[in-house]
Amino acid sequence: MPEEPTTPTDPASSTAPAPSARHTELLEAAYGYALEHGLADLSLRPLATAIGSSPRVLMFLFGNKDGLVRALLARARRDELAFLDRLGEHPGPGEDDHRLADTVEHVWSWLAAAEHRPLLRLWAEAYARSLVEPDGAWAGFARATVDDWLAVLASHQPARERDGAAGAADRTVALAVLRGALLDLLATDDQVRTTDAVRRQAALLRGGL
Amino acid sequence: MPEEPTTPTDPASSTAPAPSARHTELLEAAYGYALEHGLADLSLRPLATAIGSSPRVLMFLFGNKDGLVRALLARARRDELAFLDRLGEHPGPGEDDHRLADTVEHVWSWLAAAEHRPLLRLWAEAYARSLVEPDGAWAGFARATVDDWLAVLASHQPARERDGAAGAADRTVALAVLRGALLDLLATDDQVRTTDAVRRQAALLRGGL
DNA sequence: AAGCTACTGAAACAGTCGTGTCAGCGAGGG
DNA sequence: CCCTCGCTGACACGACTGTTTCAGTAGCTT
Repeated sequence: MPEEPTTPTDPASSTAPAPSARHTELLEAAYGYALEHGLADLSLRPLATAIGSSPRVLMFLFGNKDGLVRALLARARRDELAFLDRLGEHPGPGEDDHRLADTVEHVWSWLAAAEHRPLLRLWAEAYARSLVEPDGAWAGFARATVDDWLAVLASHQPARERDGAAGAADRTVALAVLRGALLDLLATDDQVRTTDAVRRQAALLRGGL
Repeated sequence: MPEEPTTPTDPASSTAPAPSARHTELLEAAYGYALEHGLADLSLRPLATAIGSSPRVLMFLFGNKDGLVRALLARARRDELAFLDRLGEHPGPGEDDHRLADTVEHVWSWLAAAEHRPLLRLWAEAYARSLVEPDGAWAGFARATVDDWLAVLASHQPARERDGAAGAADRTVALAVLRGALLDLLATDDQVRTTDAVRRQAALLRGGL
């Protein structure tokens, strides 16, 4: 009885034990479903019928519901990390004049894009939930994204501004304004005001030093 | 059969139809419960037993679960508005030199206080949920708090900076950095880094103009 | 042909959910 | 005394939850 691939936490090997075509296929379908329905009141039967499967199969492939949610969260995080990695490539070697201001404006153009709205709503939901309920499938999600973003922002700071408390404060304020403006945008859909605000902040960052 | 006080939407009268001592008493108890358990998986039976009541009574006093959640959300918003009102009193008449920077630092000292952590977690949860599920009990929560805060920040801007797109952008960036830093603080509990960031932002706001 | 692996369908399990029903309590006013 | 008003307990209803059991089926390997 093989039962349960469940993608465990690295069995000594470096790569995960082959997600199996069907696994990724259903994960992708479930991800699409989660993007428009949210994760809060996700339940197996409606999801399964929507993606043309059955609760039995989801249990088989993901172990249990927590496994499914964890897989969906990881899937969402992959989208986020994909963008961050593309961001991270940008700074060429030896160049020192990457200002946080440029990065902020660039990141904002991605955050504000209408096609990313579902992903970012899902992100907000997972973030908030992992604050309220630090155990279970959501554990550490908020913390993880903060670290991801701060790391990538650090790589976009000039080397001599990167270290020390001042550098950390600069990254933190850049991240804060991006996330705050994102929350605003998600609630009000006021793209011009929020974009003006981010541009204003970028101007402040360039001016003061 | 009197059944259902349910606090309807203003029956022509200005004030609500007397919340009844028991109503407010149980609401307060339920609010305390929600502050530590969150609203996501709130359910009547555990809540009722925890606060020494019964589902029957909660149904009687709040109509249904949505009514209860709405009442809890309104209760949380009252805490928020109480602070905003105290903030709003500050600017004396005729004074024009209230800079947003001062307000930002003052608000942050309230947001960062450890005793407000449960309220702010609840706030984040309600905010995110109202984004994903714009109907039902959560409807409009995110939008409402954005408007509340922007209004109060506007009252703290010098009169000649208040109007126009530039003024709106200033308020928006102030709100954004506060909320972004709050999200960071809730996730990482790193009070010194987030506070440094807010102070840095206040310095930027004062310096640039 | 046999056997193993990956996957699937149907049905049932026990539990929880919100809600409704029917009755009954104590207190205050006529 | 009785009758209404605000509140409450006990219980059951139907719907839905995650999960399990049992029984497969299709494909590849030996």
